[in-house]
Amino acid sequence: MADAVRGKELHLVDGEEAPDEWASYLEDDDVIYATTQIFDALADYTRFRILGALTTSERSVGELQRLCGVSQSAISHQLRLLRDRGLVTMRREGQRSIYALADEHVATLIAVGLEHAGHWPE
Amino acid sequence: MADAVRGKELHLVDGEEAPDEWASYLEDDDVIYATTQIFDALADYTRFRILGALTTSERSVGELQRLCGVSQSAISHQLRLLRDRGLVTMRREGQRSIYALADEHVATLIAVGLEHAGHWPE
DNA sequence: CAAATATATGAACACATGCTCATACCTTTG
DNA sequence: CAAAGGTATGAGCATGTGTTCATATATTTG
Repeated sequence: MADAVRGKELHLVDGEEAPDEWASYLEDDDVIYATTQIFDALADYTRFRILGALTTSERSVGELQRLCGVSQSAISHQLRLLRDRGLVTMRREGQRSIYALADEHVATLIAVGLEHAGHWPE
Repeated sequence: MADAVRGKELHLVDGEEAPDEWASYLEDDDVIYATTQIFDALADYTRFRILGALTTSERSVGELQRLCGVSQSAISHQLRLLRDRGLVTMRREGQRSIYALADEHVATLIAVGLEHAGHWPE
């Protein structure tokens, strides 16, 4: 959906902590699209509850099913999406699949969103 | 800004606020729903570009139309949604409607999202 | 008031989304 | 290997969503 790479050098230096110029990302369609995909993953009630449950610890599909109160199939489908979007990782452990948040970015977004919704005007 | 937001105590920079226990919000269905509604507002390409444009300054519908490259009607419909969700405010100025971000929460979410998408693994 | 400019809104439509159902797959155990 | 527990996936369906089109409303100007 987003255009192919545009010539802009948004990552000035790979190695070091260039100041995070988030404003410059607003000119990069690919970054914008990627951002909406992440927000979209967080925008569904079931998915958000799954991710919320994973902030505490990694969990199996069965655990998530119980915690979120939806069918096994529904959980599995949503986990598939979250995995495809890169928000969670999965590993096998015997018969079970254990899911975990992919990195701290996800927890940060959840925290910021929750906190701001908790204080939201009106 | 994003660094100030990472971790659990998100507003300590401001001074006096009690530590924000975002984890407790995970038990409040209303807060969860409100959060998903905010993320949902940020999850559409057009809406995100509108909000992104508003991080620079307030703008009229016509400006947003040019900046986002979609029809006047589409912009107007999306602005309606953003207004209903409380992410933007509007004021009349002559024939024009001037829209602005409702508060810093919105800019923060955009910044965090963009920054993390920019660094997203893969 | 008529015309022009700027924005808003309802209806309709094409497409996306999230669920269920049925079933297949994978792993351990007997 | 068969059976059972645990998970994944495709199809189908009902509902939601973003856009366009046509038209309505609002505001300034002649």
